[in-house]
Amino acid sequence: MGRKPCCDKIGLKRGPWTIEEDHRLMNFILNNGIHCWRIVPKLAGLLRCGKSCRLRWINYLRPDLKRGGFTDAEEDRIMELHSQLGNRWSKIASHFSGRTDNEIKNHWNTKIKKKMKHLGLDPATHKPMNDITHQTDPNQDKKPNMCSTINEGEEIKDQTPKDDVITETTKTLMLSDNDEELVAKNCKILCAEEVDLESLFETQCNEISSSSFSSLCSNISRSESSSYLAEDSISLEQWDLDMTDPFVPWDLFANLDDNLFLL
DNA sequence: AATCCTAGCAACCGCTCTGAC
DNA sequence: CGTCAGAGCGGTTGCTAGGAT
Repeated sequence: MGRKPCCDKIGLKRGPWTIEEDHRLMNFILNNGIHCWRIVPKLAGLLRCGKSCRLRWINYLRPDLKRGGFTDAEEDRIMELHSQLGNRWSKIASHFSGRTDNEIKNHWNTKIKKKMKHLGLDPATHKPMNDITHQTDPNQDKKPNMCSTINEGEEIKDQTPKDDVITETTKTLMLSDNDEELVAKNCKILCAEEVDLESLFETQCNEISSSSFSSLCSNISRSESSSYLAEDSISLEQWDLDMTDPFVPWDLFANLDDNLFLL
């Protein structure tokens, strides 16, 4: 018989998330928490599979995420951890607050690998490129610390300047201590221009009222909003989450008619 | 100005592993 | 022990911005 698929792909949406979808998912999770990803999209009114919702939340919507470029120190730490842990990105990510495994993996593949090659190191083994005797399976878990593989005093030529390391794009919005604790310290906001999100969603999300959350979003970063660039016609500044929505205990969901989940 | 190319990144796929039941 | 669901992973795709031509 086999396992049921995590989602019925028929009728489910794929591709980039819209502002409204993000809004719905974030609003639902902040109000109700996470219990079972499979029914989250149904209860939140999303035409997405649970796995997609989980990924979106973990990689993009979590209030504690730290956005922006990696600092030199972070890159060095990633290299150090990778030399010890290999491609176990979640383990590596656990050493960073506000960084996701996907984010680190992408950064590794696009930036750090090149950086290491410039430094004359094999990204897979963390050993000097010309040391072919050490070129082993990149997926091997146990890798010696790169520091031990470089001869003491050895000078690595062709060190590229680190001007390609983006630091100024880190535009994490730091909220004041007076702001709503539930939403976030260190909350990332996605947009730049002012907009009345309440009116944006009022036809579809009448249950969502203006909220204290929106007051948190006065200063906005645009740099991380690439997902929404196609929707520039809808300039957005506020995530209008309703933190006053009554908490819905998950126990209640268990008692709901199964037909609800077939919506 | 238009087109092409490339880098970066969000998102997805398919799979394994793990723990709960 | 089998099933299920979530977590995690490696690999890949597709879109976009920006630089090169």
